[in-house]
Amino acid sequence: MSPADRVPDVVIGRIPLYLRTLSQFQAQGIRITSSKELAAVLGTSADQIRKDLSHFGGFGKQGTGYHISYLVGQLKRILHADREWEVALVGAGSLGSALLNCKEINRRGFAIVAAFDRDPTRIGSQAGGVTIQDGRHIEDEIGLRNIKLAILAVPGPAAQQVADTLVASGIRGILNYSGLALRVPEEVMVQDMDPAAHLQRMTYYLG
Amino acid sequence: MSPADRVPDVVIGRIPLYLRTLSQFQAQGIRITSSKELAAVLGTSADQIRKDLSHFGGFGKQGTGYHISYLVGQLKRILHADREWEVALVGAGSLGSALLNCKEINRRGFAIVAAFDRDPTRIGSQAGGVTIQDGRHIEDEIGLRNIKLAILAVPGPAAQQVADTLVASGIRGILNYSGLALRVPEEVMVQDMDPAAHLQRMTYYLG
DNA sequence: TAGATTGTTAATCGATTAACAATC
DNA sequence: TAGATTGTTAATCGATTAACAATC
Repeated sequence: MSPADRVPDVVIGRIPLYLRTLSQFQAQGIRITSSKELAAVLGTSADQIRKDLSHFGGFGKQGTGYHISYLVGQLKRILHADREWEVALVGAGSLGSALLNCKEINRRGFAIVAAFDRDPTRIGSQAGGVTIQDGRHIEDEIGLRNIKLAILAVPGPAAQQVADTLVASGIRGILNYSGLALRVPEEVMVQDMDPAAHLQRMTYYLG
Repeated sequence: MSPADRVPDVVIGRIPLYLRTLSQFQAQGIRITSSKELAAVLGTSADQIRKDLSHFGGFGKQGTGYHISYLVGQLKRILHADREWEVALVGAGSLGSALLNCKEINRRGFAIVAAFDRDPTRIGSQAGGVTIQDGRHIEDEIGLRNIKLAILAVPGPAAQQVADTLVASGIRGILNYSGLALRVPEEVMVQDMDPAAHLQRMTYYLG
């Protein structure tokens, strides 16, 4: 398929997982792989992997498979992961701080460059190389720096209000750790990181 | 549709989100809602909500809508969220500790009743009402208590080895915060909570 | 060359959307 | 009753799976 047609979102959701596993292969010193091998590790099918990749072009060689370093480069390009993305964090409690100090997020191309909280005892303190700012400065700071991604790590009730502020600031994607459903305009993306919801998805299958 | 046929997993994934929003309605004092109203808040369609619910039976009244307290009760029953699930946590670093102290997880029916780490400075300390145990006791403790769910919050390289231990202990579902792809047997479920992967899913759509 | 594996086309399967009769 | 909304059936749409020619 040609690279120009619209790629289903479900496919977009799988590309980061392919990239993640390919990077693990790379770290293990593996240089070449096949859709079959990748599928075995990921628990999907080789057919699906080849079909997914074909939305963007041909990256392999018949009879051989894929050069991992090349494919990793291409997938990064596709996901726009070939540059560093600035991210704002709202909520510098224990969860927010853990994310601030998470090296893995950084290694994968994201830099948390601004952090906010409304608790005066936290404002002004340092964590993960940034200074926690007063939540009142969210709109100024995000607007000024033109930040497009935010991590929402405030607990419960305040989440919607903060989300509104983030949207007003120009944020286009929210990683939502609040455990609440957020109402946002259609053009703003939300990825829910809700432990209870994900656990419930599994308890359905357990007696 | 009759309650007995196989329900698609994509539907199961949405039920916790319906439940979550209905609970929010409840907290706001709203007692009755409709598929239309719910869809507006969730950003989906009324058709889809009704179709999803119909897999399990009929919970509403024509012309009226749904009694929220009744529907909440039914969805909890369907997800087996009408009882408390014991959860094991492996990795009591900053992220693991944040989860241990997360009240929201508890309110939604999950109790982290055992926590493990391999760092001697953490072993024996208290957090969120449990004592951090030596990781060597994972298999004994989980087997003994018959725990079926685990949260994996160890960083990078150790994750696969811990996952193997969890599987051997009888764990059936893993909430995976490690940021690595896990290889598990088919009968074990994994939910990936990988911030970088979820952010990349959004950066695809941003220039 | 022979074997392996890709990228793509065709066939199947499944999910979403639309429509509507039933009924509160 | 009239208006509203459900649960379900039918129609459409889209994704997955299967198959295979191309070719390394």
